[in-house]
Amino acid sequence: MPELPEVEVIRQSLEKKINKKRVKKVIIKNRNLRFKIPHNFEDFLKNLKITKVDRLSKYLILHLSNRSYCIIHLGMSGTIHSISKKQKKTLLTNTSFYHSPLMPNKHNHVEIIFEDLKIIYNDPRRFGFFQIIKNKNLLKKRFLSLGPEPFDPKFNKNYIYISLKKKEKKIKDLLIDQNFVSGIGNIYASEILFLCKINPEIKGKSLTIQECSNLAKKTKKVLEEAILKGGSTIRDFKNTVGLKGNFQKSFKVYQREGMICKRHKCNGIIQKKKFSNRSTFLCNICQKM
DNA sequence: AAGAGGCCCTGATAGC
DNA sequence: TGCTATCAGGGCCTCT
Repeated sequence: MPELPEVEVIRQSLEKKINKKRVKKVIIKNRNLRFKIPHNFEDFLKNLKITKVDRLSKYLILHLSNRSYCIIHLGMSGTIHSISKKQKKTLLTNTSFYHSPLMPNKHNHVEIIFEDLKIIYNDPRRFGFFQIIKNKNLLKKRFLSLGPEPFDPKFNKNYIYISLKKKEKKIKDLLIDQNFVSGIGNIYASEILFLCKINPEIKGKSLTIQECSNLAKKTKKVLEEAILKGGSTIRDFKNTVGLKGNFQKSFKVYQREGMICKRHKCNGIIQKKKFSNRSTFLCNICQKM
Protein backbone atom coordinates (compact mmCIF):
# COMPACT_ATOMS: atom_id res chain seq x y z
CA MET A 1 0.00 0.00 0.00
CA PRO A 2 1.89 2.82 1.39
CA GLU A 3 4.39 5.08 -0.24
CA LEU A 4 6.14 7.96 1.50
CA PRO A 5 3.04 10.21 1.77
CA GLU A 6 0.85 7.51 3.32
CA VAL A 7 3.57 6.55 5.78
CA GLU A 8 4.03 10.21 6.71
CA VAL A 9 0.29 10.58 7.33
CA ILE A 10 0.41 7.57 9.62
CA ARG A 11 3.50 8.94 11.36
CA GLN A 12 1.73 12.21 12.07
CA SER A 13 -1.31 10.57 13.55
CA LEU A 14 0.77 8.08 15.52
CA GLU A 15 2.89 10.86 16.95
CA LYS A 16 -0.15 12.51 18.48
CA LYS A 17 -1.27 9.21 19.97
CA ILE A 18 1.80 7.48 21.35
CA ASN A 19 4.70 9.92 21.62
CA LYS A 20 6.12 10.07 25.17
CA LYS A 21 4.00 7.12 26.21
CA ARG A 22 5.17 3.92 27.83
CA VAL A 23 4.52 0.47 26.39
CA LYS A 24 2.51 -1.58 28.86
CA LYS A 25 2.17 -4.77 26.95
CA VAL A 26 2.74 -6.26 23.50
CA ILE A 27 0.64 -9.02 22.00
CA ILE A 28 1.76 -10.88 18.87
CA LYS A 29 -0.92 -12.93 17.20
CA ASN A 30 1.14 -13.90 14.18
CA ARG A 31 4.93 -13.69 14.06
CA ASN A 32 5.19 -14.69 10.44
CA LEU A 33 5.47 -11.36 8.75
CA ARG A 34 8.07 -10.67 6.08
CA PHE A 35 10.67 -11.34 8.74
CA LYS A 36 9.73 -13.52 11.68
CA ILE A 37 9.15 -11.47 14.82
CA PRO A 38 11.57 -12.89 17.41
CA HIS A 39 10.17 -14.35 20.63
CA ASN A 40 11.87 -11.77 22.81
CA PHE A 41 10.18 -8.88 20.96
CA GLU A 42 7.39 -8.42 23.52
CA ASP A 43 9.72 -8.42 26.52
CA PHE A 44 12.12 -6.07 24.81
CA LEU A 45 9.47 -3.41 24.17
CA LYS A 46 7.70 -3.74 27.48
CA ASN A 47 8.08 -0.71 29.78
CA LEU A 48 10.02 1.31 27.21
CA LYS A 49 8.88 4.80 26.41
CA ILE A 50 8.37 6.06 22.87
CA THR A 51 10.60 9.12 22.66
CA LYS A 52 9.95 10.03 19.04
CA VAL A 53 7.81 8.84 16.13
CA ASP A 54 9.99 9.21 13.08
CA ARG A 55 9.94 8.20 9.43
CA LEU A 56 12.52 7.48 6.75
CA SER A 57 11.21 6.93 3.23
CA LYS A 58 8.57 4.21 3.67
CA TYR A 59 9.75 3.14 7.12
CA LEU A 60 8.29 4.20 10.44
CA ILE A 61 10.90 4.48 13.16
CA LEU A 62 9.87 4.45 16.81
CA HIS A 63 12.65 5.89 18.98
CA LEU A 64 12.74 4.07 22.31
CA SER A 65 13.84 5.23 25.75
CA ASN A 66 16.78 2.79 25.87
CA ARG A 67 18.26 4.39 22.73
CA SER A 68 17.14 1.57 20.51
CA TYR A 69 14.64 1.71 17.65
CA CYS A 70 11.67 -0.22 16.41
CA ILE A 71 11.27 0.03 12.65
CA ILE A 72 7.95 -0.79 11.03
CA HIS A 73 7.40 -1.34 7.34
CA LEU A 74 3.86 -1.71 6.04
CA GLY A 75 4.68 -3.71 2.92
CA MET A 76 1.85 -3.68 0.41
CA SER A 77 -1.17 -4.09 2.65
CA GLY A 78 -0.18 -3.05 6.17
CA THR A 79 -2.26 -0.58 8.17
CA ILE A 80 -2.11 0.70 11.73
CA HIS A 81 -5.23 1.46 13.73
CA SER A 82 -5.44 2.98 17.13
CA ILE A 83 -8.19 2.47 19.64
CA SER A 84 -8.59 4.19 22.97
CA LYS A 85 -10.18 2.57 25.99
CA LYS A 86 -13.00 5.06 25.71
CA GLN A 87 -13.66 4.18 22.07
CA LYS A 88 -13.65 0.51 22.85
CA LYS A 89 -16.35 1.01 25.48
CA THR A 90 -18.53 2.90 23.01
CA LEU A 91 -17.94 0.38 20.26
CA LEU A 92 -18.90 -2.54 22.48
CA THR A 93 -22.37 -1.10 22.99
CA ASN A 94 -22.82 -0.45 19.29
CA THR A 95 -23.74 -3.02 16.64
CA SER A 96 -21.47 -1.35 14.07
CA PHE A 97 -18.62 -2.60 16.25
CA TYR A 98 -18.77 -5.88 14.43
CA HIS A 99 -18.09 -4.20 11.12
CA SER A 100 -15.48 -1.82 12.43
CA PRO A 101 -11.88 -2.20 11.24
CA LEU A 102 -10.98 -2.05 14.92
CA MET A 103 -12.81 -5.31 15.51
CA PRO A 104 -10.65 -8.35 16.15
CA ASN A 105 -9.60 -9.61 12.75
CA LYS A 106 -7.56 -12.55 11.55
CA HIS A 107 -5.07 -10.13 10.00
CA ASN A 108 -4.48 -8.13 13.17
CA HIS A 109 -1.00 -9.46 13.88
CA VAL A 110 0.52 -7.10 16.44
CA GLU A 111 -0.93 -5.04 19.28
CA ILE A 112 1.10 -2.53 21.23
CA ILE A 113 -0.76 -1.51 24.35
CA PHE A 114 -0.29 1.75 26.25
CA GLU A 115 -2.02 3.04 29.38
CA ASP A 116 -4.98 4.64 27.64
CA LEU A 117 -4.95 3.16 24.14
CA LYS A 118 -3.52 0.50 21.93
CA ILE A 119 -2.31 0.38 18.35
CA ILE A 120 -3.07 -2.55 16.09
CA TYR A 121 -1.00 -3.65 13.11
CA ASN A 122 -3.13 -5.28 10.40
CA ASP A 123 -1.62 -6.79 7.25
CA PRO A 124 -3.43 -9.36 5.07
CA ARG A 125 -0.48 -10.07 2.79
CA ARG A 126 2.14 -9.99 5.54
CA PHE A 127 4.77 -8.28 3.41
CA GLY A 128 5.34 -5.79 6.20
CA PHE A 129 7.64 -6.25 9.19
CA PHE A 130 8.81 -5.10 12.61
CA GLN A 131 12.49 -4.95 13.49
CA ILE A 132 14.35 -3.91 16.62
CA ILE A 133 17.54 -2.01 15.94
CA LYS A 134 19.75 -1.80 19.00
CA ASN A 135 21.53 1.49 18.46
CA LYS A 136 22.12 4.49 16.25
CA ASN A 137 25.06 2.93 14.43
CA LEU A 138 23.09 -0.14 13.45
CA LEU A 139 20.20 2.06 12.36
CA LYS A 140 22.52 3.92 10.03
CA LYS A 141 23.80 0.61 8.71
CA ARG A 142 20.28 -0.71 8.17
CA PHE A 143 19.45 2.11 5.79
CA LEU A 144 22.83 2.40 4.11
CA SER A 145 21.53 1.28 0.73
CA LEU A 146 18.68 3.79 0.66
CA GLY A 147 19.07 6.71 -1.69
CA PRO A 148 18.15 10.24 -0.53
CA GLU A 149 14.53 11.06 0.14
CA PRO A 150 12.81 13.37 -2.34
CA PHE A 151 12.81 16.14 0.28
CA ASP A 152 16.52 15.78 0.97
CA PRO A 153 18.50 18.69 -0.54
CA LYS A 154 20.83 16.01 -1.93
CA PHE A 155 18.04 15.01 -4.30
CA ASN A 156 18.75 17.80 -6.77
CA LYS A 157 19.31 18.11 -10.51
CA ASN A 158 23.01 17.37 -10.35
CA TYR A 159 22.56 14.27 -8.23
CA ILE A 160 19.85 13.02 -10.57
CA TYR A 161 21.80 13.80 -13.71
CA ILE A 162 24.99 12.16 -12.48
CA SER A 163 23.17 9.13 -11.09
CA LEU A 164 21.25 8.56 -14.29
CA LYS A 165 23.79 9.32 -16.95
CA LYS A 166 24.91 5.70 -17.33
CA LYS A 167 21.59 4.03 -16.60
CA GLU A 168 20.04 1.81 -19.24
CA LYS A 169 16.95 1.22 -17.08
CA LYS A 170 13.64 2.91 -17.82
CA ILE A 171 13.12 6.14 -15.88
CA LYS A 172 9.93 4.78 -14.28
CA ASP A 173 11.84 1.77 -12.92
CA LEU A 174 14.55 4.10 -11.63
CA LEU A 175 12.05 6.28 -9.77
CA ILE A 176 10.82 3.29 -7.78
CA ASP A 177 14.38 2.05 -7.22
CA GLN A 178 14.96 2.84 -3.54
CA ASN A 179 18.72 2.93 -4.03
CA PHE A 180 18.38 5.92 -6.32
CA VAL A 181 15.67 7.83 -4.44
CA SER A 182 13.75 6.44 -1.49
CA GLY A 183 10.03 6.74 -0.80
CA ILE A 184 8.48 6.73 -4.27
CA GLY A 185 6.34 3.76 -5.25
CA ASN A 186 4.23 2.70 -8.19
CA ILE A 187 1.46 5.30 -7.89
CA TYR A 188 3.54 8.41 -7.44
CA ALA A 189 6.10 7.38 -10.09
CA SER A 190 3.40 7.60 -12.77
CA GLU A 191 2.05 10.87 -11.39
CA ILE A 192 5.48 12.50 -11.23
CA LEU A 193 6.42 11.54 -14.80
CA PHE A 194 3.10 12.86 -16.08
CA LEU A 195 3.74 16.26 -14.51
CA CYS A 196 7.21 16.27 -16.10
CA LYS A 197 5.86 15.21 -19.52
CA ILE A 198 8.43 12.44 -19.53
CA ASN A 199 7.68 9.08 -21.13
CA PRO A 200 8.12 6.40 -18.44
CA GLU A 201 9.96 4.09 -20.83
CA ILE A 202 12.84 6.35 -21.80
CA LYS A 203 16.23 5.35 -20.45
CA GLY A 204 17.59 7.12 -17.41
CA LYS A 205 20.65 8.22 -19.35
CA SER A 206 18.58 10.13 -21.89
CA LEU A 207 17.25 12.73 -19.45
CA THR A 208 18.58 16.23 -20.01
CA ILE A 209 19.80 18.37 -17.13
CA GLN A 210 16.66 20.49 -17.48
CA GLU A 211 14.49 17.40 -17.19
CA CYS A 212 16.44 16.33 -14.12
CA SER A 213 15.85 19.72 -12.56
CA ASN A 214 12.13 19.52 -13.28
CA LEU A 215 11.99 15.96 -11.97
CA ALA A 216 13.44 17.08 -8.63
CA LYS A 217 10.86 19.86 -8.35
CA LYS A 218 7.82 17.88 -9.45
CA THR A 219 8.68 14.93 -7.22
CA LYS A 220 8.64 17.17 -4.15
CA LYS A 221 5.47 18.85 -5.35
CA VAL A 222 3.49 15.64 -5.85
CA LEU A 223 4.54 14.12 -2.54
CA GLU A 224 3.94 17.32 -0.55
CA GLU A 225 0.47 17.67 -1.98
CA ALA A 226 -0.32 14.03 -1.27
CA ILE A 227 0.73 14.43 2.37
CA LEU A 228 -1.45 17.54 2.73
CA LYS A 229 -4.42 15.63 1.35
CA GLY A 230 -3.97 12.76 3.79
CA GLY A 231 -2.40 10.33 1.32
CA SER A 232 -4.13 8.21 -1.30
CA THR A 233 -6.90 5.80 -0.46
CA ILE A 234 -7.15 2.99 -2.97
CA ARG A 235 -8.43 -0.27 -1.67
CA ASP A 236 -8.66 0.63 2.02
CA PHE A 237 -5.79 2.78 3.20
CA LYS A 238 -6.79 4.82 6.23
CA ASN A 239 -4.85 6.76 8.80
CA THR A 240 -4.73 5.47 12.35
CA VAL A 241 -8.09 6.93 13.30
CA GLY A 242 -9.75 5.38 10.29
CA LEU A 243 -9.91 8.45 8.05
CA LYS A 244 -9.41 7.97 4.34
CA GLY A 245 -6.96 10.07 2.32
CA ASN A 246 -8.04 12.27 -0.54
CA PHE A 247 -5.13 12.40 -2.94
CA GLN A 248 -6.60 9.68 -5.16
CA LYS A 249 -9.04 12.35 -6.35
CA SER A 250 -6.04 14.28 -7.64
CA PHE A 251 -4.58 11.43 -9.69
CA LYS A 252 -3.82 12.66 -13.18
CA VAL A 253 -2.99 9.27 -14.70
CA TYR A 254 -2.98 6.51 -12.11
CA GLN A 255 -5.98 4.21 -12.57
CA ARG A 256 -7.35 6.47 -15.32
CA GLU A 257 -6.84 4.12 -18.28
CA GLY A 258 -8.97 5.10 -21.28
CA MET A 259 -9.90 8.49 -19.84
CA ILE A 260 -9.05 11.85 -21.30
CA CYS A 261 -5.85 13.63 -20.27
CA LYS A 262 -6.40 16.27 -17.59
CA ARG A 263 -3.75 18.60 -18.98
CA HIS A 264 -5.21 21.82 -20.34
CA LYS A 265 -5.93 21.58 -24.07
CA CYS A 266 -4.43 18.07 -24.36
CA ASN A 267 -6.77 15.57 -25.95
CA GLY A 268 -4.62 12.57 -25.16
CA ILE A 269 -5.97 9.32 -23.76
CA ILE A 270 -4.45 7.74 -20.67
CA GLN A 271 -2.78 4.41 -21.43
CA LYS A 272 -1.91 1.59 -19.10
CA LYS A 273 1.32 -0.25 -19.81
CA LYS A 274 2.93 -3.09 -18.01
CA PHE A 275 6.66 -3.51 -17.63
CA SER A 276 8.89 -4.86 -14.89
CA ASN A 277 5.72 -6.64 -13.77
CA ARG A 278 3.99 -3.43 -12.67
CA SER A 279 1.44 -1.20 -14.31
CA THR A 280 2.34 2.28 -15.43
CA PHE A 281 -0.03 5.00 -16.58
CA LEU A 282 0.76 7.76 -19.07
CA CYS A 283 -0.79 10.15 -21.56
CA ASN A 284 -0.25 9.07 -25.16
CA ILE A 285 0.20 12.67 -26.32
CA CYS A 286 1.89 14.84 -23.72
CA GLN A 287 4.23 12.03 -22.65
CA LYS A 288 5.17 10.91 -26.14
CA MET A 289 8.69 9.45 -26.50
C1' DA B 1 27.98 -4.41 -11.54
C1' DA B 2 23.66 -3.45 -13.47
C1' DG B 3 19.51 -5.30 -14.65
C1' DA B 4 15.90 -8.85 -15.15
C1' DG B 5 12.97 -12.00 -12.91
C1' DG B 6 11.08 -14.67 -9.22
C1' DC B 7 9.23 -14.91 -4.81
C1' DC B 8 7.04 -13.92 -0.29
C1' DC B 9 1.17 -13.77 0.78
C1' DT B 10 -4.07 -12.92 0.74
C1' DG B 11 -8.15 -10.95 -1.23
C1' DA B 12 -10.91 -8.73 -4.77
C1' DT B 13 -12.57 -9.04 -9.17
C1' DA B 14 -13.26 -10.78 -13.90
C1' DG B 15 -14.30 -14.40 -17.03
C1' DC B 16 -15.86 -18.92 -18.14
C1' DT C 1 -22.38 -21.25 -7.83
C1' DG C 2 -17.77 -22.43 -8.38
C1' DC C 3 -13.58 -22.84 -10.69
C1' DT C 4 -9.31 -20.40 -12.44
C1' DA C 5 -6.59 -16.52 -13.71
C1' DT C 6 -5.06 -11.95 -12.99
C1' DC C 7 -4.00 -8.09 -10.44
C1' DA C 8 -2.65 -5.15 -6.15
C1' DG C 9 0.59 0.44 -3.18
C1' DG C 10 7.13 -3.44 -1.87
C1' DG C 11 11.50 -5.19 -1.34
C1' DC C 12 14.77 -8.85 -1.08
C1' DC C 13 17.35 -12.45 -3.24
C1' DT C 14 19.47 -14.93 -7.09
C1' DC C 15 21.09 -15.41 -11.59
C1' DT C 16 23.32 -13.75 -15.70
